[in-house]
Amino acid sequence: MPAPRGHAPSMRDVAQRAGVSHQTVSRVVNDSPNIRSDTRERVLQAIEDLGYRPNGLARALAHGRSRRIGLLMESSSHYGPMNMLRGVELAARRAGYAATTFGVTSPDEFDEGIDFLRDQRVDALAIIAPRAQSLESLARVTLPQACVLVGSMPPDADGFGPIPSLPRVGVDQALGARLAVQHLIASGHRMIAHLAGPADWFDAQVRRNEWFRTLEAAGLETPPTVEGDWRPQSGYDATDALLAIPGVTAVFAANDQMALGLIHGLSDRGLAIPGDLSVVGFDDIPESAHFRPPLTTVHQDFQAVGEAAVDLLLQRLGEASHGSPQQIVPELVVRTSTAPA
Amino acid sequence: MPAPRGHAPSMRDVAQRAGVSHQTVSRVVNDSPNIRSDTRERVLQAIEDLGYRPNGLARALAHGRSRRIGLLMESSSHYGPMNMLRGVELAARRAGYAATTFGVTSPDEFDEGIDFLRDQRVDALAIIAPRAQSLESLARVTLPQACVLVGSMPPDADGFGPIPSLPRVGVDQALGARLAVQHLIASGHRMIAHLAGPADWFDAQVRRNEWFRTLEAAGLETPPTVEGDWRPQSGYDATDALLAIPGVTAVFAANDQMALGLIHGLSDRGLAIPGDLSVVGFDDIPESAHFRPPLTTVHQDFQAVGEAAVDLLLQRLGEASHGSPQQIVPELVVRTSTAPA
DNA sequence: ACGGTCAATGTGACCGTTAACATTGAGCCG
DNA sequence: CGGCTCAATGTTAACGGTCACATTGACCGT
Repeated sequence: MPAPRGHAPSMRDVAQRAGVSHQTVSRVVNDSPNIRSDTRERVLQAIEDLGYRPNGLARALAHGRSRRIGLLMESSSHYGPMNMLRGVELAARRAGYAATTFGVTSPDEFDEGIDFLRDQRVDALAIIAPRAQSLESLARVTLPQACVLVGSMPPDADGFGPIPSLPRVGVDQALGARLAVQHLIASGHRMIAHLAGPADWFDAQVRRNEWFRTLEAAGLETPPTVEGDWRPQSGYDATDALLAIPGVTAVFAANDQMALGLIHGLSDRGLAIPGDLSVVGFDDIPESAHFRPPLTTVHQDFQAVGEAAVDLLLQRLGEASHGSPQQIVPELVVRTSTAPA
Repeated sequence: MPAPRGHAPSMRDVAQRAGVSHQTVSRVVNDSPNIRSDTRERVLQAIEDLGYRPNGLARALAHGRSRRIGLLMESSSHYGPMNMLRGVELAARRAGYAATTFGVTSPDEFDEGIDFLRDQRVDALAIIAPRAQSLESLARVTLPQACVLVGSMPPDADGFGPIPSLPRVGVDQALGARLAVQHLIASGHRMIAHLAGPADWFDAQVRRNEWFRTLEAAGLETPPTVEGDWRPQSGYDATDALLAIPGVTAVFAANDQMALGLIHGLSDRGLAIPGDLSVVGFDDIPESAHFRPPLTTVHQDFQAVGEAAVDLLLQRLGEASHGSPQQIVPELVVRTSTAPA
C-alpha cells in the first residue's frame, strides 16, 4: 500500500499511469464489457499500484444515486426502536446500502432531520417515529418517494393515521396484544388489568385498544388502565393502582420492563407471581426468560421488521424485492409468570 | 412548497431566477459578507420560491469535507456496543455531523467496512470493536488520520494492544471492576468468584484481570473463573460451577445479564440473595434496579463515551474541542444484591 | 480631475465521477 | 477491394457545488 501523498489518487491518476483515458478506467472499475483483457490488466495493475479507490461522493453526484438510505429516528434507548434501528441498518447493508442515521430527541427536530438527509441525497428514507407527535411534524413536510415508516403501525385496523399515504412496516401489535390477553382469558382469568405505555406512543395505543376489544369480545369487564412510561420504575409505581382494581387476577403490561417493575412491586408487597397475580409482558427482551419468575410475553422479530422495511424501499427504488410481508407476526412466549386463575 | 419538476432546483436555477450569478447565490447561502442586502433579499426569495436546498454531495465533493463521520461497529445487540453507537451518533449530530453506520457481523467484514466508509469520504471514523479478533483485522488496514476506537480499552494499563497508535476512548473498565470487587471485600467477603465474559472481548479481559489483581492485592484467594457469553442463559448455566467453589460467598459477574441468569439459577436452587450469596453486576442496565433483588452493579455512562469520542475526532479534524477526558469514570451503584458476608 | 481602494459581483476552472457521443481500426461480405 | 459492422477506446459535457481571480463602480484624498 503506497503512502498517500497529498490527495487520494483519482481516476485520472490511474488513467495516466496505465496510459489510457479516464473513461477506460471507469469502464474497468464498473466492469463493463468490451475491454480488451490486456488493457483491463494494465488498468487493474495501476489501480493496485496507486491504491486507488473510487470516490463515492463523486460517483453519487454524477450517477444520481448515493447507495445510502437515511434513517431518521426518534432517538430513545427503548428496546423496540433501538432494535429496529439495528434491523434496518443490517438489512440495508446486506442490500449494499449504508445507513446514514439522524437521531432526534424531540419531535421538532424531525423537519431538520428530513432536510438534512434530503440534502445528503440519500436514496431512500426509513423513519422510526413511535409517537403520534412525531408523525404530525412529518405531515407538514414533503417526503421523498422512497420512504417508509418503520414500526409506527396505525392505532386502528382500518389504516387510520396522520399520514395515510406513507407505507409502513412493523410487527402486528394488535395481534400481539390479542395473543397476550387471550392467553390470560384461556387461563380462566376474568378480571384482567392493563398497565399501558405512554398514550402518545402508537404501540401503546394499539396494545391498549386491542386489550380493550379482546376483553369486550369475551364479555369481560374492562377496568381502568394505569399508564406508565415504559420504564421499570413506572411499573413499580403502578403496583398499588393495579391492586386497587377489585378482583384483579392478571395484568397485561405493555412491555417487559414495566412488567418487571410491577413484579418487583408485587413481591415487595408479599404477593406471589403467578400465585396471586399473573403477569404478561410485551417485547421479549433477552432478560425476560430469566426474570423471577420467567416472564410470559410477546416476542417481536425486529430483524424481520428491518428486512421488510429495506425490502419495501428497494422495491420503491426499482430494485429487486423479496416480497417481504409488511406486517410481521408476533409470537406468544409462555413462561411461568402466568398460571390458571 | 412548489412541486419539484424533474430535478431538484440547483444553484444555477436560483441564480437565474434572482438575476444574479451562481456565485452570488453561493455567497448568500454561506452567508459570506459583502452582499448588498437587497441582493440577498432577492436571492433568498428565489430560494424560497424554488424550494432550493444545497446539495450536500456536491458541496462535499468540492469542499473536501462531507460533515459525516463513519461509524464502524461489530454489530451485536449487546447493551454496551448498542449504547455507544447511540452515544456517538447523538454527539456527532450535536456537533453538526451525521453518522454513516456500517455494521458488521463478523470480523472479516471490517476491511470491507473501512473501505466502504473511506470510499464514502467520511471525515472521521469511529470504530466500535469490542473483541480482540476485530482489532486484528484492523491492524492490516490503513486507517484515516481522524480515527478513534470507542470502548475497546486496552486489556492492560500500560496501553498494550494490537494497534497502539490508535487513540481510544471508553469507560475505565479496570476501575469499574475494582470498585465492584472492593465493595465485596469491604463487605467482609473472603472468597469472591468471577463470572467472566467471553475471553475474546476486551472488556471481559480487563474486568477479569482487575478482579484477579484486586483479590491478590487484598491477599485473598483467586478461585478459577467461569466463562459466560454475556447472555442471561450463560449466567444461569454457570450456577453450579460457581457454587462448586468451596467457601464462595460472593460473585462478581462481568455484566448484569449474566448476573440476572445467575440469580435465577441460585433461586432455583433455593438459595437466597444476598443471604447465601452476594452478586455484583456490571453495566447498570435499566432493568437492574428492579431485579429481585435489585442488583448492585457498576454504572457506565455511554453517552459520555460518545461525547468523548466525537470530541476527540473533532480535535483531530481541527475543530474546537471540549477537552473531554478519554477515560470515563464508572460508578458503583449499591443496591440489595450484596450484603455483609 | 484622477489614480487608488474597496465593496459587490461575475467568470472560469476544478472536485472526481458517469453518460452520451465521436473516433478508430479490424474483420467481413459481396 | 470498398463499404459496413462492431469492438475498443477517446472526447466532451454534465452533476452541483466551491475557489481564485477578474471586473465593475462608487467613494476618497490630493
